[in-house]
Amino acid sequence: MTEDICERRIIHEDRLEKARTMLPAQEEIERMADLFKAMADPGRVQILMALDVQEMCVCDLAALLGVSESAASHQMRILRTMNLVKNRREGQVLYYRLVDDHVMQLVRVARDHVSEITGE
Amino acid sequence: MTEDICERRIIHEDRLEKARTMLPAQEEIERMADLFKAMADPGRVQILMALDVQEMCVCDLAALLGVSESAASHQMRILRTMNLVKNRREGQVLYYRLVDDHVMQLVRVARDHVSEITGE
DNA sequence: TTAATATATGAACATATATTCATATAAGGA
DNA sequence: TCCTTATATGAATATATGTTCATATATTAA
Repeated sequence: MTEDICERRIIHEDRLEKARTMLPAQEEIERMADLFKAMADPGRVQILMALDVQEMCVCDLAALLGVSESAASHQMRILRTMNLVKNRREGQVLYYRLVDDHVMQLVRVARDHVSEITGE
Repeated sequence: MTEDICERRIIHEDRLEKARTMLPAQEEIERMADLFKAMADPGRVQILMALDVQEMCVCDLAALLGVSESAASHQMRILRTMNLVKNRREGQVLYYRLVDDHVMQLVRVARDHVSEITGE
């Protein structure tokens, strides 16, 4: 029995090494994927773009998306957990806003990309 | 019977209007979400970062991720369909590369965000 | 304290997604 | 032409995700 478990041919060993040394830790990669995952839903993209303009409560966001407040709240939990938004309480109402400008930078680049691809 | 189907209270009518007029068309929103969806997987983030450095074939990418070539090919189809990568044939080998700089802009911002969040 | 409002959350279900396996296509060599 | 290599793709399955419904928590008013 051989030690060589994976018998896959590797065409470009050098490129593999280069990629391996240059890539960040698996944990960092996963967090980046999680960030994109948090933005990988039309409803959440809408929410983020709306929150760039003004703070809004769960109730407003539910109306904006045309979904139940429970559904909106679940969406906000994802965005909160992934550190895209934070909130501020004023009485019974929670006002959500974006945590920082990174979120809108991502939205802007995505929008540019989409326009460019579909435009030509 | 009333015309008012949705009896949800709306706390901030003005904010809703503002958000509605300012948001892009639903189709554009969906394409943006699709773009983020394409990047919402650790394997695909790795692939994109590797392709920023050099072109690579499916075989290399499969080895890099430690998955089957079939799985890697499926991933590449997603990235191709979403217009994140393109390829060039050289004999039997297909070399993949990024379509433009938007992809790396997204990766960079995501990485900055993640570092900032986890760092503090 | 009791009731009402705003939001959060857990469980369940329906849909979406990723991987595997088998097979198909495309190019090059014998 | 037949065989091999590199990649693509369809079907099936397992896991993940989003919504709904019921319920819980937090704040305010009565």
